[in-house]
Amino acid sequence: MDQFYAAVEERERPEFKEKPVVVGADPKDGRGRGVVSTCNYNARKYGVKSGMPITRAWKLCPDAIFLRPNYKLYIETSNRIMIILRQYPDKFEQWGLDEAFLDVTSKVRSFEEAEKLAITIKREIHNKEKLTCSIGVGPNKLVAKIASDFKKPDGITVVRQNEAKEFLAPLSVRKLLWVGKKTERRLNEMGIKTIGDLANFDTRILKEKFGMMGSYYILAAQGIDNCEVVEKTTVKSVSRERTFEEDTSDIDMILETLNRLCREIHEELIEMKILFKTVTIKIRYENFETHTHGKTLSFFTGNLQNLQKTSKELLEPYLVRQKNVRLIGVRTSNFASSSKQKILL
DNA sequence: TCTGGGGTCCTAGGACCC
DNA sequence: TCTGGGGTCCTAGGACCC
Repeated sequence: MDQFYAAVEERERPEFKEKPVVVGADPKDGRGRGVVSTCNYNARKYGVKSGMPITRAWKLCPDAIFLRPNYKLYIETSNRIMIILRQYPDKFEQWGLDEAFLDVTSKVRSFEEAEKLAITIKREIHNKEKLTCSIGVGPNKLVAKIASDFKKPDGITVVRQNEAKEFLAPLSVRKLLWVGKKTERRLNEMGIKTIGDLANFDTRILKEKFGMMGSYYILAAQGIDNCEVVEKTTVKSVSRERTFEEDTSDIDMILETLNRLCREIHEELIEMKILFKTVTIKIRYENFETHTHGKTLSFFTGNLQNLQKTSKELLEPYLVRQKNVRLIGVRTSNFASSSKQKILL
C-alpha cells in the first residue's frame, strides 16, 4: 500500500490531502519523543521520511498536520484488503499491515497475464477502499518486492527472470531484503555499493564474512531467491514496551509501568488462549545502553501474578544503577496452547 | 537528527544429558 | 591425567522487517 497510514487518514479527512501529513509520535513543539511512522508525499517534499525522529520532522515542516497513529483503523482496513488479496493466489503471505506476497504461478500462464491480474487487484482495492498500492511482478519474492518499490505510488513493475539480474545490478545493496543499515555499511567498506558489485564479488569472502546470510546475498544478487510464499501462522512472542516521556529514576513509577505492560500482555494472551514459559524484560538507559534479561520457568503459565512477579525480579537488579531509565519492556515467549496444556498456577 | 513499538531470526556460549 | 561426541535447551545481544 502507498504511504498506508497517511493514505488512510487522508481518506477519512479529504481536506488533509493538499497538506503535509505526518503520522507518528507527538512532536510537542520540538520536545517530543519517537519517530515518524508514515508521511504523505506533501510532507516528503520537505525531506520528512519514515523512521525519522519526530522532532526533526517538526523542524523540517512545522506546519504539517501531525497525527497519532490510529492502529485500530489501520488494522481494520488492512484486514479488508487482505481478504481481497486472498482470493487471487495459490499461496499467500501477509507481510506487515500493508504488504503481501501472492504466489500466482498456477493462476496465470505468462508475465503478461500476471500484469493484467495486478491491474485487476489494484482496481478492486481502489474501488472498495479508495486507496492505491504499488505492485511488483517477478519470478520470486525478492525480485517482486524490489519491483513493487520501483514505481510509486500507484505503479506496476514487471521483471522477468531473464531480466532480473540486469534490473537489480544498478540498485543499492540496501534494496535487498535483509540488508539493513549495518550490513550496507560493511558491504560499502568492502567496496560493494550496488547489487551489481555484489554479484561480481568473491563468493568465498562473502560467505566467510556474512555466514548464512552471505550465501543468501550471493544468490539474491543474481536475482535468485528460493524462498517459498508461506503464511506465518503461529505467534512466537507477545511483548509491550514503553519509552518514558522523560528519562526517569522514579522506581515506583517504573514498576507501575512494568505492571501495566504485564496486564496488557496478559489480556492479549488470554484472548489468544496461550500459555507462556519464558519472560524477558528489557531496559534502556538514558545513554541508549540496552539490556535484556530473561528467565524460563519450569512450567507453562498464563497467570498475571507470575508474569508481574517474574518481570519485577528480572528488572530490579538493573534499577540500582546511577542512570536514568529511558524505556522498559516485557516479552513473553515459549508458548503452549492453553487448550492442550495442563494449566499450572 | 537523537533515536517508537511490535515482531522474527541468527549467533555464540554455556549448562546439562547420555 | 586431560579429557569425545551427539544432542537439547537456555541466555544475551544484535540485525532486520514494517
